[in-house]
Amino acid sequence: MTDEPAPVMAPEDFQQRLLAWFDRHGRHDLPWQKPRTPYRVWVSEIMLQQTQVATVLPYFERFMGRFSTIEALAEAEQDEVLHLWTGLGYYARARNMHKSARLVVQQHDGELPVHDMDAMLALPGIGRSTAGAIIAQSTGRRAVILDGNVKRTLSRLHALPGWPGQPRVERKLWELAEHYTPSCRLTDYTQAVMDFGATLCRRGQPECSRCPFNDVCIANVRGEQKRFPESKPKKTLPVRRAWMLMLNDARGRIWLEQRPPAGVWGGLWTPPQFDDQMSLRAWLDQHVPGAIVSSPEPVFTHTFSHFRLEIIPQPVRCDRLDAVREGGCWYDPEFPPALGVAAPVKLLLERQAPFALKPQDSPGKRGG
DNA sequence: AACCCGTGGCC
DNA sequence: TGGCCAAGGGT
Repeated sequence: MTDEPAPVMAPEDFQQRLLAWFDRHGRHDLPWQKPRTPYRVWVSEIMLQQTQVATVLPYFERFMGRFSTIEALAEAEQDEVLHLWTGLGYYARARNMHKSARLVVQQHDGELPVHDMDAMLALPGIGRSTAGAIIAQSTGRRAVILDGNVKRTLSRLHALPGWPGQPRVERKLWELAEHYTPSCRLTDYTQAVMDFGATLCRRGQPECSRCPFNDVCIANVRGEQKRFPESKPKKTLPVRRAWMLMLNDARGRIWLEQRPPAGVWGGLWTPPQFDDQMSLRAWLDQHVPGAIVSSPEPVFTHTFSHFRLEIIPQPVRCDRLDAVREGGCWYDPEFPPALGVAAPVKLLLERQAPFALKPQDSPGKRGG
């Protein structure tokens, strides 16, 4: 039953070809490489999880400008950390990184335990691949990574069957990654495999004609580069509905409440959200008696990776500030509080309120 | 083991 | 345009 896909070349050969390519075509001036400290590498690796480099760049600069040390991050409020993460997505990364910063200050004297793999894995938000990336890049010691780039590269190199999300396939990919990882120049090697996958062996339109492995790559020799890695089995997206109460006061502010610490947009601030119109009415009867609910506006659809959300905004005028319950805040567009606000919600605020949000509040958007 | 968790780029 | 996916990890 062991049809083990044998490595197609020796580690030394792989390393030599890859690093020769990297020296000429790799990225050598990414911001987290300038001072390549463990903290800066850590922040970049967390932001780069499931997120492309171009998206991360402005967020990284702003984040480091505010939290230049791990102590500064540890001392901050979670709300401010989430605020700087607004628009980047996967907000558990920010919550976990904030938690980890406090753990490192308390238990490791403020130094990331980059010489202790188990201690790294014990930090929330750092798994096997991210730990390997941080250790290899910041110390140069041997550590193995297996990110999407490496998975794609190794899948093609060996024409590895199966979707990489399958544990059995992923185990083999880890074995292969272990095989090819060299013992020296780990900083360059780790950056090189990621650059290689991101810029040459990319998902669509890989540049096989310029690839240093095109003579040994099984997928290329077969002319089947696009078949690997095999795609994830598709499934239909569930649809959820959310009635969002856009509570406006006389000054054009909107009432926001903090969401539970886990789940969608965990810890972020949104207008009061309800699953149906009845619970919305019930809430209004209790907190804003006499409020007039308008007929449902056209839904505002947002597609997540795993479900589709149909947002139904409900603008309601509310002039009595004390009518609203505790635990929320008025969101003032002129002086927005440093809170985390999800991207679609921000869009909603722009549309519903008689104002425009300030462009510098959204590092992902250019030009404004 | 299968889900859950965001957003933007790409074709 | 809509489906697919990206420097994954937690549960």
